[in-house]
Amino acid sequence: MTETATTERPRIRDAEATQKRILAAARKEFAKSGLGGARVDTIAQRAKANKRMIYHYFKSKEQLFTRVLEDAYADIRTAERKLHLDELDPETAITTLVRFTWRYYQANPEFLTLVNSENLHRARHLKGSARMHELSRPFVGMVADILERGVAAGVFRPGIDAVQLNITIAAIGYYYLTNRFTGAIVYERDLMTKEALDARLAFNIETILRLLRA
Amino acid sequence: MTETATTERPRIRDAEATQKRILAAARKEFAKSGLGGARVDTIAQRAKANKRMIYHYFKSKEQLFTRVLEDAYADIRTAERKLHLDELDPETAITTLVRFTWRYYQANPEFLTLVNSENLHRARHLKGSARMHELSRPFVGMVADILERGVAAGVFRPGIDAVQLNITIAAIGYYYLTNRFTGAIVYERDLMTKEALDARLAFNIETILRLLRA
DNA sequence: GGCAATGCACGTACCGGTTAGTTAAGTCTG
DNA sequence: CAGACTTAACTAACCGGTACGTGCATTGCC
Repeated sequence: MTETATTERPRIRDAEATQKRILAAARKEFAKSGLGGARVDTIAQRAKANKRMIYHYFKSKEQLFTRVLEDAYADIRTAERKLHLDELDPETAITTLVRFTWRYYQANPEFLTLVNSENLHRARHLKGSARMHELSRPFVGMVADILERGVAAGVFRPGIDAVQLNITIAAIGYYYLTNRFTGAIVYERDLMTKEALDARLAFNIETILRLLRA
Repeated sequence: MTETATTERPRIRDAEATQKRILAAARKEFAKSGLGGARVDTIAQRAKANKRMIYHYFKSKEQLFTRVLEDAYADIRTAERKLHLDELDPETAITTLVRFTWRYYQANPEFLTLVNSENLHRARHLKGSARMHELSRPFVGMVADILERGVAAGVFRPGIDAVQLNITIAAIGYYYLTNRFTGAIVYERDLMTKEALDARLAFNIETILRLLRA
């Protein structure tokens, strides 16, 4: 990203700033209504931009959606890198990852609905995105490393697939949060109180550690 | 349901049959495109019914969606009841439930996308549905029973919340399947081969048993 | 001055929902 | 039990609103 000098006078015409506003508004709108339900006019309004700008910079609603998705994945992967899991002992690293994933999903609920939307469309917007592979590979490799280190240290049992583990860590947080509305009905319980959220995190950490421990 | 006598000549005008065709077509269309992306005209066409019939029987697109959702939950709960988990020993019962859930989601992928769609809309269609509570309560109670029996028999550790367990069993299957498209990109692996699916089921059973065992 | 950034206003297609009317199937009556 | 009557199932055509996308004019910035 370019630096945001504090002394910079606000330009009336600022391509970059406009694009950012459009992307932020689009993320909100797509997250709220899905691809089919999202309205380009609403995005333009919320971005304080003219609809013409959206088509100028992003060509189509679908290409805008693609860009929003890629950015969303880039954001979470960037945040994960900042955890420096490779510097932690295996058990702490995994616990940190479970806790981080949980908190990230809570702080960024749009990520969850965006991913859901993209999967409804069979990931056709991200299919073939080189950027996605660049983002994912280091992350998956990192978790595989933690596992290996854990096995070598004798704290984790051998033979666990890093991909299965990754999916499971995501699943137990993701499902609870995206399906919290139907969940509240099925289980007749408020799943979003502080106590409920804390209990779920503890449960998830327990689930993963029991899965891994030798 | 009324009996379907084999000798019955197909009536030209058959309210019940038409409603069923509409519901089946609607489930498909809503599952494929979400509430916002679904087209009432498409549903009418696929149901071989006039669009007017949809409004006659279901009042609105949203009420049709509500009905489709309720029916989907009724279907899975009915299938679960047929497992007679109360007649199995605790460990077998849980394993059976994990396996059933996994297979049901695979055989009925529309259920997953419908639930996702409803959660995108914060469950406003199912909120206050008495039918949903009637369906859910026995199911949740059943799993709680299995847990209790397992603790009494000394095979499960005490203190596990039945709701957390239920959510986790659903999560580890559900997430893998709904997010299989972005998953294939992130993990650069086909998640839907027979081998991959078998491996996931085994992993999920292991995850749950390790979570429960004393 | 030249070009990128922006705004206006419109086209065209579509979409949820409705109006007005038709026809099949039961049902009442003599 | 035949034929008039009633009701419910069904259809075609349409409407008002809205959605994505664009042509073209304008304006700020280097």
